[in-house]
Amino acid sequence: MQAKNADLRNLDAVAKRAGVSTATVSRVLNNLNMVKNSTRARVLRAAEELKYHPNLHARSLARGKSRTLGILVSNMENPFFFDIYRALESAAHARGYEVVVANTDYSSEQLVSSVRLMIGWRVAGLAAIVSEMDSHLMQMLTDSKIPIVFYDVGTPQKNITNVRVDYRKGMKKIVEYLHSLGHTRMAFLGHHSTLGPISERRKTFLETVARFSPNTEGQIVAAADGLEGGRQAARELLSSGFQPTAILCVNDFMAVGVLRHLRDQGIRVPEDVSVTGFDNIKLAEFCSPALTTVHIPRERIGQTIFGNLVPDQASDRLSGQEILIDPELVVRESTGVARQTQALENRQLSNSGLQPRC
Amino acid sequence: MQAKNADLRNLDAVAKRAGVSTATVSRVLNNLNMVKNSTRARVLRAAEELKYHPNLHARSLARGKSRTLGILVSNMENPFFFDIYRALESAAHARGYEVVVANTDYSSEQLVSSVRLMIGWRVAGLAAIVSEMDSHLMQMLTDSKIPIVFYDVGTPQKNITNVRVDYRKGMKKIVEYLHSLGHTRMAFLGHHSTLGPISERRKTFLETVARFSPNTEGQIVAAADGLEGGRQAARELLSSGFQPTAILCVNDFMAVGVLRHLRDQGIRVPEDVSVTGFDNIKLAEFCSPALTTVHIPRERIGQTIFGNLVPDQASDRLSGQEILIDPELVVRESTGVARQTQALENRQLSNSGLQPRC
DNA sequence: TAGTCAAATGTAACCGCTTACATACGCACA
DNA sequence: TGTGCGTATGTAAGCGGTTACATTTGACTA
Repeated sequence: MQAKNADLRNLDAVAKRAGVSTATVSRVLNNLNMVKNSTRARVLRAAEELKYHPNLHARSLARGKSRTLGILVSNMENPFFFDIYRALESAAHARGYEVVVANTDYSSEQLVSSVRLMIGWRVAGLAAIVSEMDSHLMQMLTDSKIPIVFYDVGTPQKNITNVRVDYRKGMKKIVEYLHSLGHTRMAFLGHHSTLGPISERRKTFLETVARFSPNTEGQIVAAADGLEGGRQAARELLSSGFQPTAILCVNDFMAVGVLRHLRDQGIRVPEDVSVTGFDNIKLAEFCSPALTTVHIPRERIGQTIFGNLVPDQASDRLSGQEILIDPELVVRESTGVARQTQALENRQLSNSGLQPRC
Repeated sequence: MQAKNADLRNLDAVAKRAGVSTATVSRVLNNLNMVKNSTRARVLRAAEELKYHPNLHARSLARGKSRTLGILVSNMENPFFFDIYRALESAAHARGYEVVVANTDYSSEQLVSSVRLMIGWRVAGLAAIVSEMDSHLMQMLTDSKIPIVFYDVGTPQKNITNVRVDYRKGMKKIVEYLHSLGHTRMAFLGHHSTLGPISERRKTFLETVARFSPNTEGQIVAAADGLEGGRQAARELLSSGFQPTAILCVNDFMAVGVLRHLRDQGIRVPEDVSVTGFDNIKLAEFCSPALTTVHIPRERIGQTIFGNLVPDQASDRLSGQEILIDPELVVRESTGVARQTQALENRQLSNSGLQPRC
């Protein structure tokens, strides 16, 4: 009478109604052979009639292992991360795995509690598409013995696979491309961060620009993340005295914010200044002007993560390895031949180091 | 030796190490009183040393109830849905509930299997932020006896709470606003759908336009969803002979696609034609020109869903009710005073029913 | 007709936790 | 010293499945 779930039937109920034992029901439900067809039909009908749904907790508990993968994402709102998540999920579903995802919102506390949750759920594997990760958490993860694949966490760890994008290569391509268009004053807008993916872009920017020195100058502008951050950083940059021929943004969102500010100021892109993004999110194609950016193959990343999370018959599994994925340059409308800095001369005449033209 | 999870400790292990019974350990871990402080400390230390993490499956199974909510979302990539999800999640966390989310990708099959999963996990409640929902599934859900709150599913159901946005009101506001700016030829771009939220906007559009008849004409254009859908629909509309003074889109994404096409064609917004969106996603503020649209309070929606999903001491819980939420008009740059149709005359001279000016 | 063996099904232990109930403990009181 | 009682802890029965192992069934052989 006071059954906790008076409303949900269990194996016993099905077994009784079909006139068999729970073992047989279980066999039917798990598609094991060794069950007579007539029995199978009877059981299936009973389950159907009782609207039976197996209790997945009980199942996991009994099996002692699950086919559920955990995914940690810093920011699901970021279409870039989302695409990886989606690819990973499809790959998982295709192989009969379920997926639970936790959005950590860049919060360290949320991340910790999400990890606790995942461990508590005894997920079969964990994909970490997160940027914040301290050593204490790392310890917790390795202790848990759960297979883990990190996306883009800089420091390679023992026994943990790391899928990374070769951002250096991407950033190098952008700078070289802009250089070939005659750009000589490039600004890099990025959030102030020591995180691998970010600082790698920044460092490579500086290195590559340095290679073209002294004809080419580089400048770093710290910026908050997102559209608003880009807008704000553009404002700062333009009033800083550095007159860029090209503005390189650490990601597409920021670039769109920059475009917005430039438009507000009546500065034309790419005629007056070129702008580039990074990541190639969908928005990059639809903003105006469409953004020149670096495409990062999210689909492949997702699949690669899955492939390295789940043991496979004859897969490319490389445990404890670092796997590098190559990005590629996508040229659209927001970049063009450099026109020195004359477009900005109206705004910045005070700077005498440059000769206005036209 | 052949323990299934030789690597993960269980209550027994902790109990042994602390020299107590599993019951006591459980009491400590669940913060029950009736435990001597010295014992508590001993248990806690043992758990810590063993790096113990409770098995949540076992816990749910034993407790017979969970504090986990399931969220079904048609498309997490849609920032609009995402915002609702996020608000719902915060509300849940704030009250000690966990959340699992399933992205159904508008696929009916995915939805079914996600629902199965949720039922299997015995979630304490289910929030359905989905557009596809057939009667068979509905049956399955009501049979499961799980408390459910739907977002925006048109048909009110017995015993199921329905949180809805009053789209009529929003759409009416837009049309009236445009009418007050002198617009006389309005086109509505929306995907062809009988779904409540969509068809409601479409119908209200027609009704409201009809109120201003015969001075004002309305036109419906079917369109695929998303940016590309908007782009394509704009193309169709412009070559259809109907020369709109204003283009009303069923959502912001579509509107941004429209803006893109108009820009490509050299048609100015709002000088030549006004464009409106719906939803007020973040992008609406940052596209150019910034989009006039209807703001829908996602945060409140998320909170409301939670409030109606979880039994509360003295809450506003209204089971089986329909709760209406009011949207509001946000005027930005993409709308302006109507200038008849002269902007399009270059493209559409063939249509003799109109007198070109200027 | 009994014997053999594979196929079909049943029995019951176990997964790791919670919790009702039983028990042990200590202490005040008569 | 025995009694009673509140507090702290232990015992063991579930929760709803899975699965090793035991048992039954039945077709086929000798």
